[in-house]
Amino acid sequence: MISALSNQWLQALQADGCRITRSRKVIVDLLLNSDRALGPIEIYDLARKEYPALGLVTVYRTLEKLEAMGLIQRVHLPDGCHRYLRSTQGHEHLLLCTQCGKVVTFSGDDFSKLSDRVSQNTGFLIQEHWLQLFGVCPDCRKHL
Amino acid sequence: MISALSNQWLQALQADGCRITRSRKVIVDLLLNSDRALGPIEIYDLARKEYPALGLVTVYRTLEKLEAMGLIQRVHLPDGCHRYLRSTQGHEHLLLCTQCGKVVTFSGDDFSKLSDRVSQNTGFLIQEHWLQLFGVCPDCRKHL
DNA sequence: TTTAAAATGAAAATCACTTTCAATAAGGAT
DNA sequence: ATCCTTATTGAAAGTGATTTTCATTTTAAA
Repeated sequence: MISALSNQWLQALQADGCRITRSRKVIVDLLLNSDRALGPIEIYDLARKEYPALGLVTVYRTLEKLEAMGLIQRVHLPDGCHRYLRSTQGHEHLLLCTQCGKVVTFSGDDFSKLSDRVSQNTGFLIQEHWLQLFGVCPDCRKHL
Repeated sequence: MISALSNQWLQALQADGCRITRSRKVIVDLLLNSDRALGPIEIYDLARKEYPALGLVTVYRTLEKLEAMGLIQRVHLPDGCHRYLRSTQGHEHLLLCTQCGKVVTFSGDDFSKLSDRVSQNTGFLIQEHWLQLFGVCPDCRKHL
């Protein structure tokens, strides 16, 4: 099943001078439809159910390209640091389930006050911030 | 130069049943006096200037122990995910210089409001949060 | 179709980290 | 100070993830 968004990504790749291949279709589709951040090996294993000839190297190369294009973003978790998630529009923060890995985004509070305060106290020029919340999602709460 | 704090850490190690060794002295001293988060290899290279016989394995083992004791904490950066920094008392957030890596901590705003709001909207049970700011420190601002 | 360039997978190489193990060193007991 | 138990050590081998190389295949534009 190739969704509309999937086509959008593939077209974006094409517009960037890339070719549309079966490998890329499968990987894009996985990332687009996952509600969790996925690691390279995880993607490799899942994708091969759909397309067994896929090579791990291609997974790495595709992730690199998709990240460079801003379609996916790398997520840092307490355990793995190389998980990938489809990017959100605008600046969204992440809420991750520590049980199943599900990711939900939420739009941030206004950090300008905090940012100003810290900037004044430290003399830093503040450029960016990361905010991640960790917790247990509704489904996992039931089973725990 | 062995600082007072350095002795404090070494005594804490000893109280935990560890022995005070040259390797540990050198590594503790580095971590205690660094204003940046250091990675294992970085520590290995720096420490060998002081004590060339040091092995990389010992660095890993010492970091593991210091982290388990809560004397140092692991920090995730956009590039490296295995950097270590001396722990702060209480819950402090991090402000990192994107040029030189210097780390400054600041005590957080109260996140309970945000936490409650997100919890209500998502149904998640929220356990923890990470907040990191990135910017340019006063020294690096001069040269840029 | 043809064709040039991009993309591929297999294999080898590299890198960070862990495990194993025999030798060494710390520090309490003497 | 010296002995002795045990923690600690570094070298080397092992592991697992990621990257590089390269000959082959595939894409898509001509």
